[in-house]
This record gives sequence, C-alpha cells and structure tokens, in this order.
Amino acid sequence: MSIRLVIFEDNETLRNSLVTLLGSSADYEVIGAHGDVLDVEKVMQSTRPDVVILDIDMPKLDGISAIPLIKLIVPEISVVMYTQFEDDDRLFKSLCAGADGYVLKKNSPLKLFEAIAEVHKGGMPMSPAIAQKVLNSFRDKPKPKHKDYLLTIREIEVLQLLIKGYTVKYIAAELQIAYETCRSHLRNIYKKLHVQCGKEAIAKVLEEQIKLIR
Amino acid sequence: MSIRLVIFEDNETLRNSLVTLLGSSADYEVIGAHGDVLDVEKVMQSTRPDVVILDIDMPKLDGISAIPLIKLIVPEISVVMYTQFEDDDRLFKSLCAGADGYVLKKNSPLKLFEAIAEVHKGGMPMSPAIAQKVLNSFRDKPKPKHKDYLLTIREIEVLQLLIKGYTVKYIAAELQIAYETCRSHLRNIYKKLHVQCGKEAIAKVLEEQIKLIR
DNA sequence: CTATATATCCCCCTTAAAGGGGATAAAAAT
DNA sequence: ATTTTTATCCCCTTTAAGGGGGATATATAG
Repeated sequence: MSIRLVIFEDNETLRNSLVTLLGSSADYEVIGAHGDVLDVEKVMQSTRPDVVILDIDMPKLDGISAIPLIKLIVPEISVVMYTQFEDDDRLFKSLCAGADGYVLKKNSPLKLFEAIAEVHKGGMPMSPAIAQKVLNSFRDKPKPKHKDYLLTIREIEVLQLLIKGYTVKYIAAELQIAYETCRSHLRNIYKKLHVQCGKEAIAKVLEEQIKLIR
Repeated sequence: MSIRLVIFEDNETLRNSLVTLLGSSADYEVIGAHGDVLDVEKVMQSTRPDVVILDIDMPKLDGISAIPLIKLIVPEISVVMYTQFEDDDRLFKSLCAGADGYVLKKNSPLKLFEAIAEVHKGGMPMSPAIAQKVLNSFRDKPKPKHKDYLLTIREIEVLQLLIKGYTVKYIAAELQIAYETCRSHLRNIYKKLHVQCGKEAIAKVLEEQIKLIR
C-alpha cells in the first residue's frame, strides 16, 4: 500500500519537482498538487489523502489556516509543514493548529520523504533545529525572566493576595496586620515594581511571571 | 567514530542485555553501565560520554534528578530517557530537566538504538505516543476553559486595556470615548464577570485565561 | 413594529486607593 | 556599636473607582 499524498506548494517549479520525485517511488502516490489552499475543502473531500504536504507562505491564504479545515474533513490525516521559515511564531502556530510534522526546505528533500513515512507511522518528524525549539519551549516555561525585584517575604505575601484581586482591607485582615501597615507594604511594593497602583502591579506580576517565591 | 555510551539501568538483566547488544555494534561503544545514579558525577567526569541512557525508576535517586548534574558536567551530552512510564508528569519533568529523547521500554530495543543515533545527530527522538503528548501540550495550552462571558466587542476592548493596568481615564482616551462611557462599560463587564472591581477582573482574566477574542 | 442590545453620555454620592508626611521596635548587617 | 532593613502603625489629603440612578441613538432581533 502506497501513501496517498496531496501537495500544497505555490512555487510551481518546486511543486512539479516534488510530484515527479515522489511519484517515481512506489511508496508514494501523489493524488493532488495545488498552488494554493483556496479549494482545500473540495480537494480533501474528493481525495481523502493519507498525508498532506503544506507550504506555509502561499498567496491569498496561508497554509497554517488550512490545517484545522483539513483535519476536520479528514480527521485521521497527517499534515507535514514544508517551509523555509523556522521562526518560533510560525512553528508554534502550526503545531497548535494541528500540524504533525515540520520540515525545513533548506534540508534535503530526502528529509521530507522520511518525514512523510514517519508521520504516516504516527511519529512526529521535525528538523533537529525545530525539535530543539519545541524542547526549549518546555525548558523555558519555568523560565522566570526574573529580574529580581528584591521584595521582602512580607511584601510577597501582600502581593500574592493583591493579585487575587483582594482589597487592601481584606489583605490586612488576612495577614492580621493594620490597614495602614498593609498600605505601607503596598507603597513599597509599588516603588520596587516601578508601578503606580495595584492594577498595574497585578498586570505586571501576572504578565511577567515574576517569581513570588524565595 | 562510534558513539560512546553510558547506561544507567537498575534492572541487571536488562542492563546486561543492553551492554551486549549495543557493544556488538561497531557504531556504539558502551563505556559504562551502572545500576544507580549515585556516583553519576564521578562517572561523568571520568568517562565524558556522547550519550547517556537513563532509566527513570532507580533505587535511591531517580534518573530525572540526575539530568541537570549530567548536563552540567558534560554540557554537550545527549540524554535519552529509557523507561516504562508514559505518564505526562514524568515525561514533562524529564524534558524540563533537559532530556533530549524519551523512549518507552515497551517498544522494541531497536527503537532505543535508533534514538541514540538520532539524538547524537541533534534530533529529538521519542516514541509516537510520547511525541503525541508533547504536541498535545501545545494544542492544549491555548485551550481556553472558556466559560463564555458574552462580552461585547467594545467591552473586550475596554477589558484588554484594563488588564494592562491602565486607568479608566486613560482607557477612555485610548478608545476616544467619554470617561463616563468607559465607566459604564466597566460596570457591565464587572456584572458579566461577577466581580466587584477592576483588580478582581484583572485577576480573573489573567488567571482564567478568558478568551478575549471573537 | 416593538423589544432588546449596544454604545454613548451625564449626575450624585460613597468608598477605596494612593501620595505625602511621619513614628517605633526589632532584627540584621556593617 | 551603629546603621540599615523590615515590619509595624498613624494622620491628612487628593484622586480614582465603583454603585446608583438616569438619558439617547442606533442597530438588531423577535
């Protein structure tokens, strides 16, 4: 059984090369090749391929946008992105949209062929550089950008309650300190975080993932 | 040049099998095999292997804990986890700790051999099921728990500025509407989010990852 | 066509928050 | 031993924010 392929690639020369190369192998059967993804719905419905090869940068509608539709029509399909781009944004958007593999054009076309076979087996083929980015996104997650704002333990306690949306009065009660003490801590916190008010502080903490632990 | 390996695996039978099998290939050279990671520091310093094969569940100290130390001593090393466990927790902890590959014992030992070669080339080998988990963690991330709070477009615009910590006056200016209009929108937002004030709203939005798009 | 939703604006009033200025006692650092 | 930091508390003043009550025009839905 050969793997049934559909290719979306706007560069005509490259597209024809892929069709020729892949078609010459008994393992692959190219059942469609298109210069854009405008009629992707019809193509999917009529051909129902095993694997789709998707360029990202195509006229009118980019490849990433087509992924959800493709997966909706043929859920068991495997999608391999084939692109020149290796920036994080396009990579993660592709993966989030449902891409199963990500191969860079700068690699040998052989890599693409391997990836097609791999993805069809249920694997997750991607160029080493790409795989590295994916792994890094894990390791980076517990990445505190931490500038250290040098908050004291008490200030951290206050701030932790503040970012829950509590009022100053409530925070004071919670920590069993006077209202004015709590305000005093807040003033110091604001100075250290270089913000003007509680809302700014909350925004800064939650968006910057400032570590509130010691 | 053969790939120089060190194995940490507490099951003696399996360990010896791996040594025999890997040693019989000219591509691999097993320069160490241990039943625990207690002396990992010394082993790394004296052997400086290309690739380490790490079991997770080992007596006294688990494999995951050893990863940072291994990478610290031999930064350019590749670490392949070889384990029976396929739960998310161990997987992600391993990846975060710095593992470069993750192979399940239930797969053929051949997979491990492939993985060693792959990881040494700079790739990210993992069993299909594992790769799937990694990909899912991406797709799941932008998964809004969304309860839909049914905010209008305008309300979303106001809320987006609010969670940046801006004042009502500033938001009004930004949206070119009157101060009172802005307050009116905020009141409606608070009602819809079931909160009492801006700080609570910010906390709710940023912690609940409420989707602010339409 | 009428009702509803949306977006806009205005007033009054109360409370919460922030900015400024203090003070004190204990602990930690120098 | 002296200074600095931390945590605590107080007063006064101004501003920001929120609750309540409106109104109006436009669009949209029933």
